[in-house]
Amino acid sequence: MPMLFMDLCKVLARIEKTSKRLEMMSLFQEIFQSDPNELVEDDEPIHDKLIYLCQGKLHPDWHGMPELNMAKKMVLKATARAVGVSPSRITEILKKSGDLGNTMGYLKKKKQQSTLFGKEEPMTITTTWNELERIANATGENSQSKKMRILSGILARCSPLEAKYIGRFIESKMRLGMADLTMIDAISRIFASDDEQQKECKAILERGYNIYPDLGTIVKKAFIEGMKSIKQISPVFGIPIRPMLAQRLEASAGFIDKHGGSFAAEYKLDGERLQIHKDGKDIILFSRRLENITNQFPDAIRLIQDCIKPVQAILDAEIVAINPETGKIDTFQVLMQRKRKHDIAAFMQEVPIRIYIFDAMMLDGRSLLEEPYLKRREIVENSIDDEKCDGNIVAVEQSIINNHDELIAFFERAIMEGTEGLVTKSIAPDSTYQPGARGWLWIKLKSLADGKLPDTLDLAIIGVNWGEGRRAGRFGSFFLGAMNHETGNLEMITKVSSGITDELADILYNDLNTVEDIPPNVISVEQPDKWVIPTMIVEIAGDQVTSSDGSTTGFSIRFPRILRLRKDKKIEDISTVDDIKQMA
DNA sequence: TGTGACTGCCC
DNA sequence: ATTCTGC
DNA sequence: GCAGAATGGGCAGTCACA
Repeated sequence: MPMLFMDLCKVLARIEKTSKRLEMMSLFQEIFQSDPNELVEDDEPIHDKLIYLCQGKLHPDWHGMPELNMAKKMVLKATARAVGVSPSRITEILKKSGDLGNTMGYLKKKKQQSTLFGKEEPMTITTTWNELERIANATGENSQSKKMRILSGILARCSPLEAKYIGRFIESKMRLGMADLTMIDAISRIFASDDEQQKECKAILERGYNIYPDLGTIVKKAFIEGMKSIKQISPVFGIPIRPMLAQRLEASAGFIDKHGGSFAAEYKLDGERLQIHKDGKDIILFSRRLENITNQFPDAIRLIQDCIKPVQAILDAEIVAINPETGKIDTFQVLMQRKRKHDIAAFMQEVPIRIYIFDAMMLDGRSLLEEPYLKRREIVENSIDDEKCDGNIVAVEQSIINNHDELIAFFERAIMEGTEGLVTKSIAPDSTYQPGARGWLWIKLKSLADGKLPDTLDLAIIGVNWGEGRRAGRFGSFFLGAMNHETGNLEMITKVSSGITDELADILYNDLNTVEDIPPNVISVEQPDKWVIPTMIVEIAGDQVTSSDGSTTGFSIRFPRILRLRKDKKIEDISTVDDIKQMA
């Protein structure tokens, strides 16, 4: 008897209830410690599907399978149809509950009470997964109604609890308080009988996942073929490695301490992370989130074929846009125009690219993950054929830093050359490549103050959106406006969410004067859930002023965050559109 | 045939 | 991307 | 400090519909 989707949902509901990690893990283990017959359906083990359903995804990103292409708005419409409630009414409920899944469960329950039909055939793990895959596979003309029909069908036959997690899955927001790493931790406990063994199993699973980033397959393999099979996984051509990440440090003072003395520093370029896989003439490119982006960059493929010396390699790099007029590095916004499927040839001319390589994870079949940083850096430098590449593939600018002054000098040089700042890297012998880890071996330095804008901005709150999940029932984000002195209007510049603490949310919940209609003198293209009579002012940091079609001012802020409330400021004192224009 | 709503993925 | 929070 | 969750600007692609 295969496991029912309802059985999984019951466990998920219990996991969601607790915030204690040990309890979550022990509940999660129950799923995989069921009667062995339950973990097989149609002669196929279902461990992988169980994991995917818990992760809110059908496949790992790098498989290139179609996405659901269905999210909040379409789920809302489909739900409206299935339960016979108007979309506007559902929107209203949703604003209050802050959770699409909960809303669907609630509506389903109400609907059930008013109907007398018996239950249909219950959904199993596999049938549920198959139905969701049908949604993903619907493409082309009429596909939106087809997706909604399939979802309506699921909702017609499922229970309120199942409806809840179907909704969560489609939104890709499982909200279990438990994700990949905690799942690995939990699974490792099944394979271990004591603490030491558990640590070892966890390390093996994590390593396996980091170099074969498909948790469903890893867990299935562990159960079917044993932990030994996970140990044998190694970095290979065509399978992306989870990229190593850097921590962030605000000031420049902590770097010597964190690195324990001298360290390396590299320019941090404002482009797109690029993981290069080369095997002879075969090249595959992966993005930071492990999407296969090979087709976007035929020019990069050619460069790599011509200029990378090793036959087989996996390299870590940043790809940036080059301004064809000036030959200088162009902005991230320009590079993003290369994120396309059509007119690729034309945009290769319009937005040429350059590749900055900064690490090597595999060389001629041999894993370099355990090699120290300096050794890997040397391999990077030796891998590039400088004569052939004409400066289009380069090792990223690097320097060894011995003291604070050198760090500042190198940072300022980096900024002068139009980069985002520096990534500093430990040069200790144990400075290995740690896939997936955001540890302190790598630290990024983006500015010496908070935010990279020369100044912070003081902007007025002109609107609010309700929050979801953890922020349900409170504000999730604020619409912020700047003063246009020529017209006397407050023009919307950006929304902001980062920096809202529970405390700030509470204060503003009481102090903001929300209204239904847009106040006079407020100008905004986008519509918030509620307008606000502008009296409250917040101080904002950001990294850049961007050129924006979404704002009447033509400007917005990249990475906006709230620093503090400015109760001392008056509307007349806030930043002006001209102030912002001058920072662009 | 053009446009707006929606979605996914870069940062 | 940034930031906050519970463990 | 880790892991997870909630949110930002802005790009292209797709589909529905006028």
